Amino acid sequence: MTKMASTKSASFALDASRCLICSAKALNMCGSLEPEELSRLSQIARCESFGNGEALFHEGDPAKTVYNITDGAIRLSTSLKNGRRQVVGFLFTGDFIGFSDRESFPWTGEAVRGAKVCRFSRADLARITTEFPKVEHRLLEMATADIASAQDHIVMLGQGSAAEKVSAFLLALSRKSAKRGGIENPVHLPMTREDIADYLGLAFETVSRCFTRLENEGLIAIESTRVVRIKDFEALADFSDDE
Amino acid sequence: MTKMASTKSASFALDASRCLICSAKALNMCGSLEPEELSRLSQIARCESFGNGEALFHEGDPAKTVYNITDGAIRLSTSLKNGRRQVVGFLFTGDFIGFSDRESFPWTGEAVRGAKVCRFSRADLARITTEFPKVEHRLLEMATADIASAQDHIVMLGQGSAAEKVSAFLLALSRKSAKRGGIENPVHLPMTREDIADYLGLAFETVSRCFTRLENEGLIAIESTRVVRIKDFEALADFSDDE
DNA sequence: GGCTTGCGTTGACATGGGTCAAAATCGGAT
DNA sequence: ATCCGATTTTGACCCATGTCAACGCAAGCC
Repeated sequence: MTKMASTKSASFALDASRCLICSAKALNMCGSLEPEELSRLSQIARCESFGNGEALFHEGDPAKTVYNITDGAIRLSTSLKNGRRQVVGFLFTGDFIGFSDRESFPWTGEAVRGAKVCRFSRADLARITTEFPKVEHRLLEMATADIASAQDHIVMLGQGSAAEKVSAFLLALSRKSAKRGGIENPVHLPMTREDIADYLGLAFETVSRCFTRLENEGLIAIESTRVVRIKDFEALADFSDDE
Repeated sequence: MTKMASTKSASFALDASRCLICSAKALNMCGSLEPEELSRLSQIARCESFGNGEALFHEGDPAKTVYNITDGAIRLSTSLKNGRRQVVGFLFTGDFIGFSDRESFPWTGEAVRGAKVCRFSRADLARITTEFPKVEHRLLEMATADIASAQDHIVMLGQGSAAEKVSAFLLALSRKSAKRGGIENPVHLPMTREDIADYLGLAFETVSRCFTRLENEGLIAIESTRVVRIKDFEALADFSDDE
């Protein structure tokens, strides 16, 4: 609840070369552009760093900016009147924040253990998309992936026991990591048990108990609090929608 | 589970005039086009009708087509190994089905009490979008709305009691109906209690009990099983995330 | 009309997971 | 290395909701 920033955020303009060597380029919307087009894009981008728990924006802030995540992880969440919090998504390198038609941000976006982003003004991006239909095409692809990811989240939330949800969550994290070129197996969890709980609609104690139980049953090994090795993908997958 | 079709599906080609007078035009992707462009679109569209419970496509079918809903309601769902079902969304007039990058449909799409759609082949649509960037722009807007709707669903599923979920569901249906030009208040529910339960991650008995309870507390009036009048929007909204 | 069939409601009961509480462990700061 | 607050784990208890079961009701059909 009361997260504090361990690092101050920094912001600086980009030069064209920085875009060219950006490791997240292939994953996000910039990947569709030629070098000379990329330099147009770099002129409107600002690079920012955020420390542990630091907010990029708050629920209700005017949504004048959009972000490409270039490193780390971001948590999108909303707090409800009853004091509880729903984590709507975890976003990683290559993901885009800003698919929304609303005037203000519907979620709070916070760095989970440090993150780097490229920030654009929405108006600048609109100009880019009309100039380069390729970018709009790429954005539609990314929005489509977002829809798939949200729908997977829905299935995770709606069905099954707490242990099923946690299993499905671990498998999804592993898959996502592999998809962006990271390691598949020892799954790294940048977020706390409470974050996971608020993502899955559970109490954090329940999430903790599920980890312990999955370890006792030999499906996973908790190498450290934030590193989990999946010992039996098959069984975990069966478990995740079969119990 | 074993829904049966009360009407046979029919399919026929469109002529340009039918597109021109289509009442759903303003809501879906066709709305961005000029009359002469619309006639290009009408050449690749086929109009289809589906009866009560009839499937447009099944989970796993090759996803070679996309749909514009022109009338009625469609239920997207998946069945899990444990025999349970998750309803991923209800789609209404003006909604688009086909934001997916996968080879095969991840969901089964079925008509809820009858529906009409315009069907396009994915390949034809891809040609249209490259020819008319306006259509791609409009599709991105619609995908953005889809993301917002999926995220609302996530918040509904993750947080709160059964009664909170049902309240939020009723309010969302009412809002959606108003948004597409329908009536806001006596909310019409084309779907069964079981459909609602599978959408909200509840047992259908629980949904039924919540309706009864909300009526007893004076927040709604059940005019008939499928028609609910909201008597106190304010209280229902407070209830929906406050209890 | 009376039957059939699917859908909805209500009741009784069991249990998974929320809540409260306390101890254990981790990790950053000095 | 030590300390201190944050996070995680574990335990005990209880309630909301799932499950099982019976019944009511409305629509369609003969």
